[in-house]
Amino acid sequence: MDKTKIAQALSDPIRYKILMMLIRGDSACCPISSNINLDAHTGLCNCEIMNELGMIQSRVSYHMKELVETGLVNEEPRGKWKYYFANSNKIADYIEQLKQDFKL
Amino acid sequence: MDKTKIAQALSDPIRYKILMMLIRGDSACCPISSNINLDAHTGLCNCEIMNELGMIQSRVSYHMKELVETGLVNEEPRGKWKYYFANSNKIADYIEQLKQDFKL
DNA sequence: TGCATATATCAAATATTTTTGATATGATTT
DNA sequence: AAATCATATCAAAAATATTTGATATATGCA
Repeated sequence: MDKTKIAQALSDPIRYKILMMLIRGDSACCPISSNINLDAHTGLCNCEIMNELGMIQSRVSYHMKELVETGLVNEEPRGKWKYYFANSNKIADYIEQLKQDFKL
Repeated sequence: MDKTKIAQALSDPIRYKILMMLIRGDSACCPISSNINLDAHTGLCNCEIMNELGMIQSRVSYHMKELVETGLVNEEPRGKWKYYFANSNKIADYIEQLKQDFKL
């Protein structure tokens, strides 16, 4: 696990907000509007994040890529959308690492 | 507590190394050579960090300032040296915050 | 006081990250 | 197949962070 890479991901306020959105697990906008089955209601797609944070598409894309690369977020394409899920295990691992490193 | 600021501090490999040095609590070089009393042997001064990491003085100064500003490190001037100590409470608080935010 | 040592600060140079707009890719619908 | 929608990628611009060398400040010592 790359500790400093994860810290870097967590250091951007926008990425932190996105992570909080994913943790909250608001129901996604897209499956509703397009009648995809209900279990799609976990995770969020790009457009949801764009709307909520008022960001343009490529900016969201950039940040999601950063998050996915650290493993803090998993992605899953569904139809023409892409869904994102917070990976709690990764964060838990990171916390454990911090505890060890800082002797806590 | 500024979560993203702390993450930012933890995101630089050099600062992370410095924190590890402070946690390890190697005895400082300066008090020994200059016969300051023994309880000075906790914490590290700039020169110790310079030597160990092979960095020039202003660079160390910059990173120490960053660390102190987040509260992850406390400083204490002693004579013409400045000693630095890892602030474990701050890190513990940050970990607690992460746990809460990520529902862990 | 004057000199040496330790650290701080500053401005310029570099490097890295983030944002943007344009365009490309890929899936869905008609 | 063509049009549409969602996302990815790219290159340039903008913003931030880091490094460096020079100089300043502050302390202790001869």
